[in-house]
Formats: sequence, structure tokens, C-alpha cells
Amino acid sequence: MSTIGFHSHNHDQCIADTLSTADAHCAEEGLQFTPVRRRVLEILLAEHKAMGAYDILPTLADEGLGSQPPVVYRALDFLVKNGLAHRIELLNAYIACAHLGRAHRPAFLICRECKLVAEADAELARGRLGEAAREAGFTIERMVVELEGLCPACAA
Amino acid sequence: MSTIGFHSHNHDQCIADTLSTADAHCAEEGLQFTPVRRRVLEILLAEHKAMGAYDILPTLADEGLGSQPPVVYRALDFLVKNGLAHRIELLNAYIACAHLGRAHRPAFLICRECKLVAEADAELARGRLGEAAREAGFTIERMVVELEGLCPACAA
DNA sequence: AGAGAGTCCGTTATAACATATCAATCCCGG
DNA sequence: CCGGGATTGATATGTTATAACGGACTCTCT
Repeated sequence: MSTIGFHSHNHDQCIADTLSTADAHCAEEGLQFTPVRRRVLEILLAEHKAMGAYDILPTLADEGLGSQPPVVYRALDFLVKNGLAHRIELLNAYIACAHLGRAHRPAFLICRECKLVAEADAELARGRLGEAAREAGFTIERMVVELEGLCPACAA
Repeated sequence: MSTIGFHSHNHDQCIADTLSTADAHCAEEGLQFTPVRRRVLEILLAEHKAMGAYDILPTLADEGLGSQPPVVYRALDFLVKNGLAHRIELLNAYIACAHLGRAHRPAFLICRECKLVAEADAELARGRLGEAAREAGFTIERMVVELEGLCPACAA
């Protein structure tokens, strides 16, 4: 699984692919991919950047799709719960999933300069940390792995 | 480096040791370990639980040590910057460092039931994730690794 | 001693992020 | 057509964090 986000790519295609994968996924799972939810995912997809709920809200409001915080938060909860987006704890922000459809344990590389976020895969549970958790008798239910630093462009 | 937090231990001793290590550390580094800062660390040490800034504030206020948010946040910033405490992003909360004095890359095991937090060591940079970051040309400056789950007591 | 720099603290106000609650609507199966 | 479940709309509020400014203290240099 490769790291997405810092490389240039055909972004229109990237958006279109992800949306149609999302459509298919929701149809399969019997999930209601409503206009609000779909539009929030589109907005997130517009850039590989994390966006706060209050960054998304005005766009949504302009389009008459709900202008109060709960609307966005509910949509984001839906997307996160169903693996279509991720929450970045370090930024209190949200980003579209870059590995839609594939099971993964996401880790995030966050550029502190340009705010771009790349999604990588963290095979933590097998490492030394997984051992530490087992030794402590700790049952892992959710992992948050976020690395802050500089992307190649900003480091140069 | 062992995982601390889920095992019972002599807690008064644990607090006293940590405070005196902190005193020594600040003296060495020429840091001003002021009453507010010291008291905030003490409050954090009282439990191996993460506390929000607004949990700490009333105690501080009762003692006449500052009753407004910035006072606590400044003290917490000091403690975090100097490695005496850590911020838990998943909880928007803070916890005293359990491995004071030893260099470490902390990872946290957070019990969703009893809110106890244990500190372990994450040797991430050498694993598959470190490779992914290198491949992406990403320079890691800060790591956040937090695992949510159940501690042994709550799992039983 | 006095001037100036640096650090910390107290205070007010406000920004940024998130959720509780309840009513209204929509949609689908029975 | 009706009832139940999910979604949305709207109001209000809760929680976490920071901006901005002034005063107090200490240290150093002259």
C-alpha cells in the first residue's frame, strides 16, 4: 500500500474514482449516501488537506445543504464511521480516505508547513508496541498514529 | 522500558520521586520551575489519568495560583515542552510523564472505560512506517501514537 | 542606582471545536 | 395508508484553546 498525498496525480480522476467507489460501497452496505454526506466527501476530496468542520460548513451553506454545525458533524461522523474519511486528531480536522475499499490501519504524515496530509499504512500491532500492549494486558480497539513534519516540497 | 499505569504501585513514592527528578531536571537545564508549574505537575501526578486543562483549573484557583485558562495552558505548555508531561490528543488532555529523565518516544494506551492512561515506548521510526515516511521523503519531527482500548481490569 | 531586556503572571475577551435536544421530514415495508 | 427508523433542520449550549495587553519581578550592564 503506497503513500498518497505528496505526489502529483490526476486529481479530477482521483476525485471521480473515489466518489464512484464510495457510491458502490454504500450501495453494497445498504448505507444511505445522502446529498449532504456525498457533498461533504466531495469537499474533502477537493484537496489532500485536512479540513475543519467549520471550513466545510460555509460551502455547504452556500448550496442550501444545511448551515449549522450539527449537519456537518453528522455527515463527518457518517463518513468516518464507514471508512470514507478519517479524523486527524492533531489538527482537529478531517480528510477523505485515500485507500478506499481496502482494509487498512491508517497512519498520517502531516506537513506542518503546507498542511498536506498523506495516508500511509501502520502495521503497528506486530511491532514492539504491540508487544508492550500485550504485556500490559491491554486490548487495542483503535489506533491513532500521526506524524508531524515536513513534506519533500517544504523541506526543500 | 516498561509500561507504567495499569499496575498498582506505591503512589506517594512515585509522586515524590517524579517531583524531585523534575526539580533536578529544571535546575540542570536552567528552567524556572515556578509554583504554578510545579503545582500543575503535582495535580497531574495525583492520578495516572489524563486531565483536561479545565479539570486542573479549579484546584489551582482554590489555592490562589491563577484562575484563568491561560495560566493553566501556559503551565501545561511548559511541562510538555520540557518533557515533564504529555498531551493526549485523543482526549484533549494532559498527563504527567511516567518516564521522566529518560529519552523516549512515548506511545499511550488509553482505557476507554476507566480513562487510565499508560505510557509505553514506540520504536516506530524503525518499522514499516518509518520506511513509508522515508520513501515519501517525509521528515518526521513529532510522533503521536495513541491506542484506545481496554485495560486488563476493565476487560475482565 | 537606574535603564533596558527578558520572563512570567493576571485578566479580559473571544476564537475554535463539538454536542444535546427536540421537532419536522422523508422513505420504505407491512 | 400507517408506523417505525433514519435523516435533517434549528436553537442553544458546552468544551477546549488562544489573542492581547499590562504589571511584576529579576538579571545585567553601565
